Amino acid sequence: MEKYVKILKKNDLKITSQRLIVLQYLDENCIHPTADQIYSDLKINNPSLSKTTVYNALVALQKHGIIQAITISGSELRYDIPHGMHHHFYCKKCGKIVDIDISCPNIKKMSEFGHKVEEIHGYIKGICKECLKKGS
Amino acid sequence: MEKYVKILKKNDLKITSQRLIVLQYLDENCIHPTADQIYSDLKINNPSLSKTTVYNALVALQKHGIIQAITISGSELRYDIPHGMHHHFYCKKCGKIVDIDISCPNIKKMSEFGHKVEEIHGYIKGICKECLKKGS
DNA sequence: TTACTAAATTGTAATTATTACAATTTTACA
DNA sequence: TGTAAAATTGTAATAATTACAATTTAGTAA
Repeated sequence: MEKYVKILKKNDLKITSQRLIVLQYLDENCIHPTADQIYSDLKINNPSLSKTTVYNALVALQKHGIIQAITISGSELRYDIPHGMHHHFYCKKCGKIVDIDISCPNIKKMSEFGHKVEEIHGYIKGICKECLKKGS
Repeated sequence: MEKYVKILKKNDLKITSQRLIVLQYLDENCIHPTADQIYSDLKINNPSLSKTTVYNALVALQKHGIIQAITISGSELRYDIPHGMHHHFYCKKCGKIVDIDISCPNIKKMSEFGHKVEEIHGYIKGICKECLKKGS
């Protein structure tokens, strides 16, 4: 837990137990969860937790680049801790998101268009290996 | 307009005036509009148009790959007609989406992960040239 | 052209993720 | 330990999208 305290401190964020457990949850569960999933899972051991707090914590962590929001599904935001450039695959059938470890060779080119680049997302959509196996 | 009739026919979609105007709108307005923008703009000259119809038309066109939904903003879907692989830049300040003409050299690699790849999206977020000029 | 069937359109109501807000509690610091 | 600013909480509001039932229309075959 000290690990997460350090991260918050480094980013001048106030240390609260709620931010710590949200951060820990994302660090230990690389399932690219929704805000609601995070809330439901944490609520079990933290009955006083509010869903708004989860949203607030996610916004605060995002502002400082500690976590990132993934917009791949189109209907809900999914969150993860970005460790190194990678892409995301979204299964249209089961909704799962999996990391695709490819880095983008275009990154340097992006700034040549005159816009200030802050985030780069590589999204791939289709049917995942496991759903393919199960058949339709 | 005959152009759009052909597209619908080729895809075994029933020809309706509503689908035609939605398709024409997207073809002539490369602004990556929301469903609501499309609806509002078309409503002016087509007072009987319903918003649900716009949604239905978009779903039908999307199913056949005639148009694509862009999930870059995270809060709403934006639509465009994909002509050739390109990426999208989203301005966090003004909400504008602009095409970035880069093709992704990773495309071949994507299928090596065992998933069935149906769509690839390259999203870049930041502040656009014009908003940078205006300053904060 | 006419009649028929399946599909599309329409308007309204429901759903769902997210945000706004005011009251209360807590953190960080003097 | 006291205090001010910030965070948490619960509820209410918002906004995009979907569900649904009634009506209309497109496509086809007689």
